[in-house]
Amino acid sequence: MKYQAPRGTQDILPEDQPWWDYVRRTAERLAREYRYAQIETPIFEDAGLFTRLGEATDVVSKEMYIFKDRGDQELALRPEGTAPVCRAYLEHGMQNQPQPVRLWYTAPNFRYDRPQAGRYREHHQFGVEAIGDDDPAIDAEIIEMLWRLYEELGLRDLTLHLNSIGDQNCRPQYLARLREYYADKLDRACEDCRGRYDKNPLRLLDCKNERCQPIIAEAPAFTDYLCDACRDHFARLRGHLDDIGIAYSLNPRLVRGLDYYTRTVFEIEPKEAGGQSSLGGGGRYDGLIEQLGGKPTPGIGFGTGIERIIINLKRQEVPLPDQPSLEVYVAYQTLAARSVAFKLASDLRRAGVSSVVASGERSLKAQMRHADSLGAHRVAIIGERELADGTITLKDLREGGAQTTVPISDVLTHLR
RNA sequence: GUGGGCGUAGUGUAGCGGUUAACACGUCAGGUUGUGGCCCUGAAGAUCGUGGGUUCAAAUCCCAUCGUCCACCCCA
Repeated sequence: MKYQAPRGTQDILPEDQPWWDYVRRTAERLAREYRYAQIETPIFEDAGLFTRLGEATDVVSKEMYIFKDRGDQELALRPEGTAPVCRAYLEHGMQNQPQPVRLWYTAPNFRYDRPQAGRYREHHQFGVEAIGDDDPAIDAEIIEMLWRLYEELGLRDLTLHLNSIGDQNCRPQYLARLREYYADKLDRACEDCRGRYDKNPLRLLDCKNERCQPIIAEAPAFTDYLCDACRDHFARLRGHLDDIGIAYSLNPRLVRGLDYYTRTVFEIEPKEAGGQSSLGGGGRYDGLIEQLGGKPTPGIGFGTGIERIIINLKRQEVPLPDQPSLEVYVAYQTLAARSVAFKLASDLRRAGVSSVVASGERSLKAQMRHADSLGAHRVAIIGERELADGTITLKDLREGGAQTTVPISDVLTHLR
């Protein structure tokens, strides 16, 4: 085989579209319910938009698709959704709209990673951002929306992990405390963690290496070192979640993959998690807009992977809503009837009735088989008699094959 | 980026050194004179992922490469 889809990418075939459709429709419906407005940003951006945000993160430093265009511009295929939306917020002066600005999108993301189940080089995310308001009620709203999405879709046994990782005020103190704690334990930690200790100490907390687990278990939790403002923010967020009955699990080890997060971080995963556990997550990024050259502006959002949602829907055997079937298959018996059949199908479609005409020169029997395998509800048959009489025979493939012959002009009323 | 499993018609599999690579599903065509779903018959469809090598002989052994799956890493 000469060509195939590039590594880590996949064709979304017709048989999978109902799943995609189900997820996208549910997400859009929810976004509208919460009055979020849709936004679409380019599939590639100036590479700097991402590189300046996350030198220390793998997503940016190791997994970005970077290329130069013919004009020598350094561009990157979008690795994540938040930065482009913030760029658009600034570029279009959205700070002049009522705050917060609530936005949603579904878009492909690209990461040059080694593919495995649930992890692809191109994957799709439904994401939501609320920019310009630091009220913890917005945090709760965002978390609720993500939770509701899974709920509406019919996913069960999910856990919401929640944490706060402070802000510029309290993070330095906490990191100092964390380093202090780790200082005499580094020789027992894994190699990666020795690097993290200097470069990105917060990441010490989500190390998966077994030898680090006992150290992490005893490590100081950020939530015990939050400044007053962050502590209050976090407490109010939890209060809101309690009010609307959303259960969460406080997880002091949750830190997230992008470095721009502040205060609230959250992640939702299925109980029986495999290698690629996280279904979606997000957090607050109160410093991001400023980093991109705007005035200090708070923001919060989530992203959730559509492929992973679908994997879990299938695994949990969530039933899909019924798919509309072909309403009328138009069969004809002689070549003379062909043009009448063709026109009938055309007229039916214009009246909003899905229909397909038989093609080629198959026998009536073959056409019937064809109609059946297409899942047609009814067959309209135009044989010699019908052609002579100006009628058609309607056969219902479902109700035991009952059929009637009616004037062709009355077809629509009989389809009802 | 690291380690491992796998790669045979559209799909799922069998064959694992020796004549025309098999089966199921699917597709297409038939099963007498205008009709589906079951059944029967037939046909099309595979340079056995690709490229090298070993051998008188390779889908079967070896190497490389690409892809895929799993674990790690990371993350959605």
